[in-house]
Amino acid sequence: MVHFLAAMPYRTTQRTEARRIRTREQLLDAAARLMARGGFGAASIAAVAREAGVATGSVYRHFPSKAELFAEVFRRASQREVDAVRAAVSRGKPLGDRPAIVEGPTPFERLTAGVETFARRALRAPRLAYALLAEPADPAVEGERLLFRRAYAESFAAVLEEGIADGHLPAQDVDLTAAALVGAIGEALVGPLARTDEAVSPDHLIRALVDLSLRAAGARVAIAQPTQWSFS
Amino acid sequence: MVHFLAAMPYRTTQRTEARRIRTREQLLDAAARLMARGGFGAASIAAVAREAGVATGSVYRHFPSKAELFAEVFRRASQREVDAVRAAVSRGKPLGDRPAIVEGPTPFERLTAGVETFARRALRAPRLAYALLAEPADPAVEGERLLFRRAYAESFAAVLEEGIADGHLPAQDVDLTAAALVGAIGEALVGPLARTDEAVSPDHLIRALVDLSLRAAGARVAIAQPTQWSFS
DNA sequence: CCAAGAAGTGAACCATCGTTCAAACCTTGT
DNA sequence: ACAAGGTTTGAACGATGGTTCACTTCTTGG
Repeated sequence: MVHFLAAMPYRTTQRTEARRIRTREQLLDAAARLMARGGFGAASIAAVAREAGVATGSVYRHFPSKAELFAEVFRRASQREVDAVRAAVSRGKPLGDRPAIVEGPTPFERLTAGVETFARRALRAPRLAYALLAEPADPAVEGERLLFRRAYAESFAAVLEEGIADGHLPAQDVDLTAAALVGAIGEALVGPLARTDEAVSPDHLIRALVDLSLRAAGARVAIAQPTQWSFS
Repeated sequence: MVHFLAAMPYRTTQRTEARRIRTREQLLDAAARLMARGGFGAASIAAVAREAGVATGSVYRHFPSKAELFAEVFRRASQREVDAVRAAVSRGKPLGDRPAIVEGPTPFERLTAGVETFARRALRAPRLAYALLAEPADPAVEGERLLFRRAYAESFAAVLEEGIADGHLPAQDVDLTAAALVGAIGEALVGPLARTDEAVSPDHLIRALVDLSLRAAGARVAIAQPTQWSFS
């Protein structure tokens, strides 16, 4: 009835859809690779297209704009980081020979694990960490960055609240402390004041950051294994 | 002997030099005004020239490039902030009824005054604080920013060292703590996680930041006036 | 093989801005 | 008044880089 001229010769099929997705993934991979290597500065549309082996115009078959493309790249990369920190925070880092399985990790252990994971991963991939935490970018990307930093802060805030509730930590503005921790760690690792070039061992940095974070949270006891502080 | 054709009719005089300097100052002022209002984004050469009441080309009679112009703008603006914090740190904020004049301020008082001054000034001029601390800018400006943040960090580091020497603070990596404090305060005030829009009073923020900083430094006693913490 | 529609191509387009420049205008000492 | 500079002007230039588009190539069902 409807088919006056019986002709409907093309329809997107599974095979074409698969190919479409594959190209899209290649673009995202190429962009992520460029970002992890040289940051957003080195990641022009032309460069992404070249890296992915397509023409510049083709990028726009898969993403409406550069901003959207990199927002998704950012989202994926940051998700991995957030997941790692979240997992570490809920797992905790056993600090003594206490059977952690029985009672679950203490707030100290959880905060320690979170900070340590945050820092260790950032130090392992500094250029990526800089891109995620600090490098100037498009507003759309900045929006993703806000979510990213917020996710970190929320992980920390949850631990802080627990610690306050059970008396391990003093009352405080947990959101502020959480934000401050993210800022402090970010600054120390990838900010303008980061000491990366010098002969500062990653282990020392991480240890010092964990200690600092525990102090900032108000932990009264230094739990890190053999960090003998001379308190006052 | 030297004057074949006696003619040397123009020489820059004091009057012209004064006018020159005046225009230069007007340009710096105009640029600073734009920066404090809308950040670097709103501060194109054309806008600066318009604000100063000259033609765009004239800017280049006084500054070799936009980068140099804004590097100087940044330097001047940041110098005021650094001076204020330095003064506060060396003065200290009297925290009890102890006669501070006699023995000089304690490390706690000095750190408190520094953090409080940093924070109060930033909250008073948020757009400027953002431009100075965080807004993406030209590499030349970033260079100035590094010095700016370093100056803050050095003020903090000096206090920390003193506190460690006289036993008020635990041994620690003072440069790291100092950098972390700058990062933490910056993040809390103007970073992505800053809570400016909400109904968070500046006084609360500042108080919480001071408390946090003292804790991060390892101060065991909360000295801020009536902040009754329930320690564990 | 064919028509219809999607995907790919890359050169051209365009918008933004910092920067330059030739012409007009000022300032100065004779 | 005049010549020798300096200063001002604002339109034009140039570089960068995201985005578009006319055209070609591919895929699909008949």
